[in-house]
Amino acid sequence: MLDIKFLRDNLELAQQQLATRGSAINLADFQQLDQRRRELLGKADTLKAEKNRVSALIGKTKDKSLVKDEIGRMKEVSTQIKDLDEQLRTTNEKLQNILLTIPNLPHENCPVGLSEDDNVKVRTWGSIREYSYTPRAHWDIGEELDILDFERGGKLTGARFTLYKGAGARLERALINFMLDLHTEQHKYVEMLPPFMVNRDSMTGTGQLPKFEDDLFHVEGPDYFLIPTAEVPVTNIHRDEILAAEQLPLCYTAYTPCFRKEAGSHGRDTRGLIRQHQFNKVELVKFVVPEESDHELDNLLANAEHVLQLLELPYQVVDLCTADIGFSATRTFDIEVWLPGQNVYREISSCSNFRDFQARRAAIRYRPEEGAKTEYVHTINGSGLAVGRTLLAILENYQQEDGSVVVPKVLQPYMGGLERITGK
RNA sequence: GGAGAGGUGACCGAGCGGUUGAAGGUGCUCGCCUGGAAAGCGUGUGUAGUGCAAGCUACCGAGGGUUCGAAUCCCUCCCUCUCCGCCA
Repeated sequence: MLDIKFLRDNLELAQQQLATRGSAINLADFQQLDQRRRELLGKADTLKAEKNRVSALIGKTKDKSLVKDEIGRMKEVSTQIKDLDEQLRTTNEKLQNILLTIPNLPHENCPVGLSEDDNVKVRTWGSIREYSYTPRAHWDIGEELDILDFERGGKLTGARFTLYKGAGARLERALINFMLDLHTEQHKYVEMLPPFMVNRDSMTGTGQLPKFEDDLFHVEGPDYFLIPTAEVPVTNIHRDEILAAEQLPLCYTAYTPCFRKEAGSHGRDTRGLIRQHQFNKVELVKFVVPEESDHELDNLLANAEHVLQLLELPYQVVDLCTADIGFSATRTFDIEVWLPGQNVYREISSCSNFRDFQARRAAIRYRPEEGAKTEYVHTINGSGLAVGRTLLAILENYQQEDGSVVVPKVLQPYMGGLERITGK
């Protein structure tokens, strides 16, 4: 959420900046509702002050017959207040609705662009292997080795669900443990294991609601949603809290499954593990002071890249342009891993600085110093990494001509010493 | 699922329907004391909205209601804890 005062005073500027994302804000409605809200608030507050003053007077008067008129008048005033409060409530609701659907302003260093074609490649890492044959796609490798079963995943649930088997299941688990160990032991993140369902307030706090409800799985019964990323529960850990400056930065990592409807991507990436309704992810989340957020995003990005470096998977880093960053983000770097089976780089991590956008929605504040006013923290997060995509990248990059897959060195201890997956 | 208890400020914990934004304590701030510290003494210490400002308003789990006036009374919901049952 943007600062309402900033918006009030800088509507033109905000509009220009939002335009670079390709989204417009409703200037007229916002201004009108904002003004109406303040008018109503002024009236209501004046009446409430009057009511409080006279009521105190009535309280002090022993002989109530002396204040009969006042009591009658206050009855009247109370009714007016109730009416104003009701108008205020609906006005506020409308205003909030507008505010909650305006995306974040892009970071001043975020490259301006019209589409994903304008994203800027920042660097590449690792060297791409040469193959003496045409590299196979992971779905073929997985099925041949009998470690991925797409057919039965579909039978059990439906499209975009996969059954992992034997060394495949173990590899997924090994990756989760490897990533968590790396981030906790070397990068000093604190591990969290949050609920996989959250309520509406949490989804609103990080920006999924109210705008993107169609992308979420909602459970029957209580008003809960399956999380689309650990970002949601982990960021909301500190919702409605005031943190001490000394606590910051807070760095958390969490493994969770993620559930996404993938509405609007019918027919895309229908084969394999790329786009699933349920996938595993290890997430990195930071709460930092505003001055540090740019720098901390770089660190978080480096932490995510470190995973790929240790796994020796080639990748590139891309600076997303204004048209391609997400609703809540000011700046986003994607890490794209090389997939020889498809001859492309594919996103495996997305690292973003949200500045105070989520913090304002979720009321996550801190006190810069003793006695100072509270300020919103900046939140940062990124995948470290998407586990399913990491697994498929390993299958494709470590495939051998005989159909087997070599297990990356760093994962072998997590695989009971297994050096190569050879199938049956 | 059944029975009971409770949700108040950073924390603990009072609170008769009216001068309670909220006693008291802990913690923390600053000052005194001290060679220095501890102890002790004094002082200050909520969040947010709105207004040029003085100020005003709101908030004692959430939402309704009664009343001139509600942290205090009534209703609904949520959450926590204890016991019983069931269960991974």
